[in-house]
Order: sequence, then C-alpha cells, then structure tokens
Amino acid sequence: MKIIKVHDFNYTKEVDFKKIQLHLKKRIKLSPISENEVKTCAGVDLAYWEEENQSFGTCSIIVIDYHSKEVIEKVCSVGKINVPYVAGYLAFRELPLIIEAAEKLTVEPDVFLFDGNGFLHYNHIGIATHASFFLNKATIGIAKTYLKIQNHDFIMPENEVGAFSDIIINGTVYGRAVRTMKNVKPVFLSCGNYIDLNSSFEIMMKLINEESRLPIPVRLADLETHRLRKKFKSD
DNA sequence: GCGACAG
DNA sequence: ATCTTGTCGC
Repeated sequence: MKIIKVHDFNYTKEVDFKKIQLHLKKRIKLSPISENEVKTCAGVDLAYWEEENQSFGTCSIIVIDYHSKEVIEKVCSVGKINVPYVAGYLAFRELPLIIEAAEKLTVEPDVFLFDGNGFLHYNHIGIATHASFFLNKATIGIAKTYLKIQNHDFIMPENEVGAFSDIIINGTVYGRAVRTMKNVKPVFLSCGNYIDLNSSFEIMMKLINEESRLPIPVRLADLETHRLRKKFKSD
C-alpha cells in the first residue's frame, strides 16, 4: 500500500479526498482576481535526480513583472523526495518543496502558474488548486499532456495561435486545450483557484513568447531547475 | 496479461 | 519527470 504524506495529510492511494476538503473549508475564501489586476506572476517547476539510490528534487519559483516580463525574484528549494509519482496525486509529491520555496519569497505574486492541472483533475484538486490553499493566492494550472478523465477525449484546437476548445465533461467545464504556438502541440489550461478560466486564458496568452509553448515564468522556472540540478549534483 | 498514466 | 544524438522540417 502506498503511503502518501504531506504536512498534516497522511493518505493511502485508496483514500478519497474528504480529509482534504475538510482542510480546505478552514481556509479563508479569497475573491477571484481579474486579469487587469495582475501586476506580478510566478512560475513554478521541479526537476528530479537520483543519488545513491535516493530521489532528490529541486523546486524553482520565478516571479516576473506581468507587463515588462522582467524577473523580479527567484527562489528555490532542494531536498529528498520520498513520495512516489501517482497520477492524480502529483501535489503530494511536489508540494513540500513548493511550499518551502514559496516561504522564501519576499514579494507576493498576484498569481502562480503551475506545470500541471488544477480543476482539470479527477477530483478537481490538481496541483494548482491544491497549492492555492497553502499559498492563499490565485493559481492557474497548465499541463503539457492531457489527463484523460472519464474516458473523455479533448477536441484538437485549430492550428492557430490562440485557438482553443473547452473540455466539457457531463456539462462541467474542466479546462481548455489551447494552442499557444502554431505547429506545436496544445497545452491544457485549467483554473487553479481564485480565478476564472477566461482570465486564466488571457493571462497565459500574454505570457507566451517565441521561445516556448509554455508561459514565460513557467519556462524560466523549468530552465532554472535544470541549472540547479547540475549545481546540487556536483556538490 | 494488457493498457493507462498531470509530473 | 528522466535516460539521450541525430535529424527532419519550417
């Protein structure tokens, strides 16, 4: 049986999300943020490696100015990883290092962008949503591959920048397949928390440049974790 | 045994 | 996620 432990959570794979939901109810409800209020945004990503039969990971959070795209702050964390990757439970594996890094931030980003899903998740609590309750900030989920739910396939958006198709399952909008670059696979956008899908979409699209299909802060965090891994491995 | 499977 | 070189195409 797989034991999954994060902070005050301690679950097995078989356990449902009732404990989490109880935990979430204790949190303060924040009002949703709209796109025009955003001044700073953060990208979050992790990288992993093995050393002496032990898994390690490093997390990078990069905050940029929403309008100028300049980097404002860069923090990181590193440590052993003892939680396995289980589809649907990514947050349990990645949140400890994310929280540790986030605690080092001196600025409060208006919104966090994650590499992974938010509402587009079996229980609507993907990593972006789950993280929002620790960060108490708006979050957006952006996954690079599609997480299939209830055997529902997504509709491939047209091959044009900004083309998208909503992912609707049993009448509920889970997220949106979005073409952020032409001739490149779409990304899968969903609300994390304290934000709606259209605002998430606007924000993400304004953070795309020619270098990646992923928004700038997430891409920068991705590059940073690779640099950090080289650094931490050698010493 | 086979297929599914965010990162 | 990670292991990895060259290579096909815009």
